[in-house]
Amino acid sequence: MNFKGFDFYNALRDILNQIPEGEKASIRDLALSLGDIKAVPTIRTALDKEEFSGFKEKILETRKARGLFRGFVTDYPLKKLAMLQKEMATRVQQIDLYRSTEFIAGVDVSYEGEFAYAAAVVLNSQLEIVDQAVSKTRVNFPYIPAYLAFREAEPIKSVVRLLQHFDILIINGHGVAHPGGFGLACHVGVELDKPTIGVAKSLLTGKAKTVSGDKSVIEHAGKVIGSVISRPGFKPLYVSVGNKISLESALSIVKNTLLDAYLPEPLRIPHLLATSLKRRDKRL
DNA sequence: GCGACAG
DNA sequence: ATCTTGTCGC
Repeated sequence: MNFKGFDFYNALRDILNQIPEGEKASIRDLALSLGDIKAVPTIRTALDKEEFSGFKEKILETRKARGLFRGFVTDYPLKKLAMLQKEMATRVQQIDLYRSTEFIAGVDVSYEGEFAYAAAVVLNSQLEIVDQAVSKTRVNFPYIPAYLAFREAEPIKSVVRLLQHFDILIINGHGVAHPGGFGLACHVGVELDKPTIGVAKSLLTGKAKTVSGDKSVIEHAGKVIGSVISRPGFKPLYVSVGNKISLESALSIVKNTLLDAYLPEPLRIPHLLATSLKRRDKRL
């Protein structure tokens, strides 16, 4: 399967079209046919969209009903994507492979319907903006926990390639602190072959554990997969390796870009840029 | 077995 | 992420 061009909605439509006339299927079975039960809420939302309104009477919320159609022919695409992540995870390098940390870039993405508005900046060591870019792309994949990269990696790459130069890229989301060890920051980092750091606002995998007075980490299956930044007045931030950097360096770089705001500057600025771009585009 | 679940 | 006014807190 070619995951780069994978269109979730086409896959869902293909499954829905398999339900024979007059028969019904449960959302749970649709999700399982797509390869992951975690897609249930996503499918429920998608079915409310105009383009799927014609399938409404074929769907049942309750999976208890008798005679539900279950004969789906499928290659379980989400399961394949999850396997792909585990394979790709072997290509993540959790060591410092860069010459300089002078130019730190950051990206964020904002959404409006089927469009993704991405913004990126490059900051120098004084946290001054030395470069920036924006992009607007179409998305064909919804948000599903653990599959964020299949929604957001392309918008991110489309804007990052507009930047002139940067040493490290900070991304809004997890790196190796992911069920398959291959979160969005790893995905982008491996595909671009660049040092990347994942910074997330909540946990996906693992739990926070205090290891000393002021230091806490993300631990999973007895291993440290990330670090936690706790500051008074702010919710914690979760840092993990994306690619070509050590956790220690990732943590120190993120800390160096923190001002008196919730997000580090390389993420806060793109967040504002992407949001305002989206709003402006919406008005015009 | 049940629940949780980046943006 | 997004839909959204007033409102709690520094």
